[in-house]
Formats: sequence, structure tokens, C-alpha cells
Amino acid sequence: MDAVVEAAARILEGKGDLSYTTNAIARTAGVSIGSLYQYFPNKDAITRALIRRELKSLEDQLGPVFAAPTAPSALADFAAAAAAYQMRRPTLARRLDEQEEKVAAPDDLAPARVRIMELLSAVIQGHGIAADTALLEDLMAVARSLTDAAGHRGETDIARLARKIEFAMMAVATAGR
Amino acid sequence: MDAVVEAAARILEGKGDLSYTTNAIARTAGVSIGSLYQYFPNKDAITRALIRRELKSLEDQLGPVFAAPTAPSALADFAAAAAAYQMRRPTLARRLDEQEEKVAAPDDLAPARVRIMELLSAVIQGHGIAADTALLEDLMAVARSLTDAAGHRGETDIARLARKIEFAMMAVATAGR
Amino acid sequence: MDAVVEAAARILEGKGDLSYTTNAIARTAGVSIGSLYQYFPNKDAITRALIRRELKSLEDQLGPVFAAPTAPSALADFAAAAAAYQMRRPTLARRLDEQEEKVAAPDDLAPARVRIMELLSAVIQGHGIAADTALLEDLMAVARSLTDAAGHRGETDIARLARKIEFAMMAVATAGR
Amino acid sequence: MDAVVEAAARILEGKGDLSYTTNAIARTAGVSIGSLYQYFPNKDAITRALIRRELKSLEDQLGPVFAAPTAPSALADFAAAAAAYQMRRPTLARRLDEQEEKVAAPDDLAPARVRIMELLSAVIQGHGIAADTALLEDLMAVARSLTDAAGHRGETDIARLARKIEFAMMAVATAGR
DNA sequence: GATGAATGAGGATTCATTCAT
DNA sequence: TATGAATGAATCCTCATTCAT
Repeated sequence: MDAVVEAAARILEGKGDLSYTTNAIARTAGVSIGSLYQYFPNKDAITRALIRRELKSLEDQLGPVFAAPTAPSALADFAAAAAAYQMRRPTLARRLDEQEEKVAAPDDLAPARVRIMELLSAVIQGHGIAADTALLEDLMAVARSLTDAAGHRGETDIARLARKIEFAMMAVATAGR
Repeated sequence: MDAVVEAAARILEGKGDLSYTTNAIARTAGVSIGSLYQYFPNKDAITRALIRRELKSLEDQLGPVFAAPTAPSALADFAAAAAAYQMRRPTLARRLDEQEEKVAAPDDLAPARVRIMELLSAVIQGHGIAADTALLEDLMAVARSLTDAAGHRGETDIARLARKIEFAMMAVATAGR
Repeated sequence: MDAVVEAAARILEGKGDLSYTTNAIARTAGVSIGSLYQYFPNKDAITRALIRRELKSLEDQLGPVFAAPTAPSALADFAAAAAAYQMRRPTLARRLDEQEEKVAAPDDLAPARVRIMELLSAVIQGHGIAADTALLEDLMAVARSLTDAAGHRGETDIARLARKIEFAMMAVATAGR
Repeated sequence: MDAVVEAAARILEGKGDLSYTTNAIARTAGVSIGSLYQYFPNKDAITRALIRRELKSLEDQLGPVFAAPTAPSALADFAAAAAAYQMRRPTLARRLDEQEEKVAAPDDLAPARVRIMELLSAVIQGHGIAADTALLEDLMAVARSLTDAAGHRGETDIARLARKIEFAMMAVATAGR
């Protein structure tokens, strides 16, 4: 149920890890724990659903890039989408990254991530750079770290953040020779 | 006691958050919980001691940079030190960052962090760039994310990692105009 | 839940302080500790609930005195009620007094105590004696000590105990001049 | 060792039950726990030694009464001694009473108590009243409760307290017919 | 379906007591 | 004899999960 997932999101970005309990999620969602366990087999499933939802949201932001992955402005657009996505829920993505490690079998999350990775791969190749998995991971990591840091500080200047991400990505891509 | 801190490190970088219990730490350290609590007032204190130890280790690696913060090679040296530091304990630093959020009053950790930040500030200014707190945080975040990603993949090429970090830092520093 | 409070009472008057643990209370009450903590936020709250219950019981016994606090027989009736109250649970009240020192913030217990104190004050004044707080405390202490001692010995003669209490109270009240 | 017993006394009348640990006693006494356990077989033994010391102190105060148990002023003197004894360490005696319940086998404390009881018995009989064990217990209880209450309030008027005790004892003794 | 009371394994912490030095 | 580090059973409390209604 969407309410449950949204409740999980709110608790995670609010009081954080320590209050992230199934009972708190149910209460915040306005359902009983009994019902919660009818929608989700266990706590991890809720976390995974939330991660899935957020990945979907990021993909939506990336719509224009998907439309033209090899355009000259594609990298800038990618950076802008990443920045815009994380600006709305600054702490959520960071907390979610931490949770992801604890969640068993995040296999069902792979498809979305693969799509985004492949998109980024196309974007990079559009800039004439060969993209192996390692590079793509580095680029994602850098983008995420800069948005996390900006989110932590409560910054709101999306354009500035996007610019930083773009520059950093470009630098990392060229550093690999 | 050092054994306790090292046990904490090993559990954190091994089985992770969920196994990071006082009893597990004691068992791994080869002491009883009773003894553990004679050395440390509570679990957080152990985590803090570990963070402190790691910061110290990073500062040691940064020794050459502290010696000549404004040398032309200072940024490259800083990146190399960061890379070298994290290569030995790839996952530890990342897991430790997550723990830090949960640890109450990490005030006693501030001095070391301030020293490193001020060092980086000097290094950046040696490159003719004004360094505000936000920029320094971004640079640290980027360096950390790249080392984490490399650590995740089990890479061992320190020089290559250092180069990526240096490039990314430079890019972020100049992106701020 | 009443069963928990009654279990607490039974342990306290039975094996005493050392066996007065949350697990023992839960076991005696026939519930799991989990359930116990759904009814009460912590152990102190159970103790307070028990004290509250006992104060309520004492107030019930004092009903006739509340009805006519200034009647000539009021002091005798007060003594009789105190005796009757404590005869049923000889050791409980004494053990509870000891616990009260350890219980944090027994503020929610004050009202009942104040009502009883004020009643006693009226009774005493009905005998032409000014009652300050110190005197009231002394009277309560004397009444309690005599019931405790009688309870210790397993006495069952309520009338005799009430008579002793009445005499002692009267003596203390007049000793203050 | 006397220092250990006095340390126990100070902790008990100070921070109370919760801080009354063997390690705290040793630290306060200026000895190691190792040494503490060379003097006393266990914690209870310390408590018992303290009780014994306090009973001895009370007996000392009662010296004049022992000298002339049947004198007309004996009851007043007894009350005065009890009051004087407890005034010096107001909270200690009360806390000690609570501990006594927890202490196993307080048999070695009996002799002193018997001596005091027999003294009181003689005093009472000097007033022409037959003293059975029950009455003696009641008298002791009343004396103790009044001193405790006075100690609780921080009163310092020994004469006033002695008078109250004497009156109350007399009343209880005559109430038994 | 939905509810929420009930469960109990597990985690942090304390403290009386021991024993090697 | 003195020391104090080491021990671990026992305590309070939390929280994911179940199931009778």
C-alpha cells in the first residue's frame, strides 16, 4: 500500500533509523500492523518498495535524457535530473542508501538500476568515452555524494548542484584516460 | 582497550550493522562484556573510539601534506593519502560514517576533523581557490565516494584511484566558479 | 492491566525486593514481558500503579470518616480504617513504602495522599488540636509502624490494633503541647 | 575494617540504595575490592557489620538507662537516648532498616537487639506494666517511626522528639490494657 | 479483510565476586 | 597481604512478527 511506503519514507527522513520500526510505520500510515503485514511479508519488503519507488521517481526525472541519450547536453541533463530528484527529499535518499545494505536480497531492485546505468552509459559514450561498469559506478557514486552533501546542508540551488555534478562526472570520466 | 576497538572495526566491516552488538564485539575481542564495560562506558564510546582511531590514521597518511600544504603537488598528495588510507579498510570508513549519525555527541571527534578540513582548505587556497565550508564538504564527500566505490569493487590500484579523486576534486572546486 | 499490578503486589509481599523483577512480574501475571511493556512504559510505572491502587483501597476504607470528619468518633474510625486496610496485606504497604523512594517522580500519587492528609487534619482539628504537616506525618508514621509490627507478627485482632493506633495518635498529637 | 563499614554508612545515607555497591563502598573506603573481600566474605556481611555497629552505638546512648532501668525517669531517658541516637544519622537508620530485610541470616545481630529489648522490658515493668514480646516490638516500632519521620524532615529538636516518643510509648503500653 | 494484543528472542548494561599477579 | 582487571549471570527494555477475534 502506498500509504505504508510513504510513512516509511517520512519516518526515515524524519527521526531516522532508530524510529524506523514496523509499528511506527503502521501508525504513521494510519493502518494496523496486522494490515501492514498483509501488504508486505516483512520489514525489508517495505524498505525495498520504498527504494523501488524512489528509483522510479528518478527515472521519471530522467525522462528527457532517455529521449535523447546522445545529445550534447545529455550529461548536463542527467546531472540536472539527479540534482532535481534528490533536492525534493534531501535526507531520504541518503538514509535509504544506508538501509539498502541491511536489506536482504535486493534483487528485485536491479532492473531499474540497470536501466539508469545503461542510460548513463549511452550518455557517456555520446561524449566519446568508453564506459565500463567501474566507471559508471564511480559516476553514480560521485553524483550521489554531491547531492547528499548538498542535502545535508539544506542547499536549494539546483542549477549550482547540477553544475557541480556535471563537472565532477566529466572529470572522473576523463581521469580514467 | 585496542582489542575491543579492533574487534568493533572487524565486525562493522564484516557482518555489518546488524551484528554490531556489544556482546559480539566482546566475543570477537576475546574479552567478557564485563571487561568491555570497564574500558568503555557504553557502546557509543566504542564507536567513537574507533572513529577517532581512523581519523588519526588518516591524519598520519596526510603527514606529507601537512608538511607543505601549499606545494603544487599538495592536492595530488592529499588525494593519494585519502586513497591510500581507505584502500586498507575499504568498507570500514563507510560503515563508520553511517554509525556516526547514531552516536550521541560526537564532540570529541571534532578536533581531528577540523584539522583535516583546515589542511584541505590550505591546499585548495594554494591552488588559488577560496575555500568555504560547503566546498570543503563537497570535496571530502567526493573523495570518500570514489574510495568507497573502489573499495566496493575490490580495486587495488591506488595511483589510479588517487588520480580520479584529484581530478574530481579539482572539477568540483572550479565548478563553484 | 490489573493482573500485572496484582502480580507485582504478590511478589513484593512474598519473596520481596530481590525477586521484584519485570520478568518475575510478567510470569506471575501470566503474561509475556512484551505484553507487560504494552501496558506499562517501565517498571516504575508498575510500582506507581500498585501504590495508587493501595492508596485507593485505603481511601475506600476511610469512607465513613470522609462522611463525618469532625465526629467525636472520627479519630477512632480513622485508626480502625487504617488497621483494617493494612491487616489484609500486612507486608505489602511496608515494602511499597521502600519502593517509593526508588520510584522516579511519584507526582501522580500526590493527590490521593493529600486527600488522606487533609482528612486526618480535619479529624485532628475536630479534637481541638491544630494540625501542621509535621504532626500529620508523625501520626501517619505511628499508625503505619503499629500496623506493620502487627502484620509482622501475623496478628488478626483489628479492634485491638485500632485501639493502639488511636491511643498512640492521640498521645503524639498532645505531646506537641 | 572500620573504614569499609563507615564507607557503607556514608553511601547508604547519601545517594542511597542504588549506589550501594561493593565497588562504591571500596572506593569510598579507600581500599580495593580485593581487600574488601578479604575483610568481609560478601556484601551482606558489610551491611550486617554496619547494623551491628549502629546497634552498639544505640546501646552506648542507653548507658544511663542500663544503669537504672527501674528509675521513674527511665522511660523518658530511654526515649531521649533513642532520639539522640537517631538524630546524628537521620537517614542512615531508616535505610538500614530497609537493607535488613534483604540481608540473609541476621542471626548475629540478635544479641544486641535482645539486650535492648530486655532493657525496655525492665523499664516498662518499672512502670507497673507487664511487657510481652508483642508490646516491646510495638514500642520499638513506634520509637523508630517517630525518629524516622523527624529525620526525614530534618528536625533537630531532640527534646521535642524524645517527648513525642515517650508519650507515644506510654500510650501504646496502656492501650494494651 | 482488518485489527491490535500477545509473544519472546535479543540487545545494552550492571554488579557481586574471583584470582592471577 | 593487597590489588584491580576480569567474569558472566541477571536485569530492564525493544521490536519484528503472529494469530485469535
